[in-house]
Amino acid sequence: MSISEPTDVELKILRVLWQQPGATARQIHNAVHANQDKNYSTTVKMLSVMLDKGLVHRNDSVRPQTFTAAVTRRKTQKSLVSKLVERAFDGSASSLVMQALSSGKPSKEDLQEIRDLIEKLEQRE
Amino acid sequence: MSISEPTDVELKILRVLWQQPGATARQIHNAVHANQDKNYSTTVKMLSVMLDKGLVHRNDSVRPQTFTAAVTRRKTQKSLVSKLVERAFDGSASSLVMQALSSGKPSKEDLQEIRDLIEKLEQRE
DNA sequence: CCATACTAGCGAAACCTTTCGCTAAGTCAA
DNA sequence: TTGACTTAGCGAAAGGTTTCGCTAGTATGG
Repeated sequence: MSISEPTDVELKILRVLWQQPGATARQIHNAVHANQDKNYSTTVKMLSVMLDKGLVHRNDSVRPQTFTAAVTRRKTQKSLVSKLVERAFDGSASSLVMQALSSGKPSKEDLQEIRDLIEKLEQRE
Repeated sequence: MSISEPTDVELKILRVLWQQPGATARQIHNAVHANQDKNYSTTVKMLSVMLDKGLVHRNDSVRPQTFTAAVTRRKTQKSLVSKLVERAFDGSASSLVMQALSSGKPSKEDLQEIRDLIEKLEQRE
């Protein structure tokens, strides 16, 4: 009974909800389709699909209804990362790390943070 | 005119081709669907779809035809990583790195390699 | 209370990926 | 050359996601 991976649009909606829990369909719609002319009912439909999948919770006791994410940001990120590691990096998380580090432009602070984490990981042995 | 992101099955096929360039449809099929009873024509069809998308090259001058990847492993990985960083980590590559490092189980050698890379990145400033 | 605007729900269309069945073409041993 | 077998090509089915049109319900200002 695992929760399925969020699809593209679903992830966009989740990102809104992580940042703005208890948002209404309208608010979500505006955030996701900022300047595009997508139909509002598309968002409503997606929310109902996501409710069925267990990706969001809905509060019916207020009007308009409000939504919150049913999956945490951390868990979702983790699951997406392991899927990618599995699919494209032959299971090697550190290959992915190398790739991400060299293609992104991490700041000094980022690097320091990563360094600290590595140290902690090395202690763990 | 950018090359589209490989889908799930496409990625499986690419992984075979990266490791075994010039494989035949049959070889690819056997590698991808090792013990599953998927139909061979599925693989053939996927290869034709991928040819249309520009993801593979086909050598018609030999029989049976052979295939090679038209996209490099590195570039594909890079593009998948940036897509994920964009989609789920709000553009922060280092968040992804942190996530990957703490959920995977990197070996001492992995950590050393990453450490070296970080040092190189810090020099670059 | 009524008109207007917004919210909610649903089926189906549109679109994409993956699968397969069927047929044609090519290969090879006898 | 022929029969058996493998490869190649294609349309369409199957399955999933995203989109929309339409209808009904709900709130709200006048």
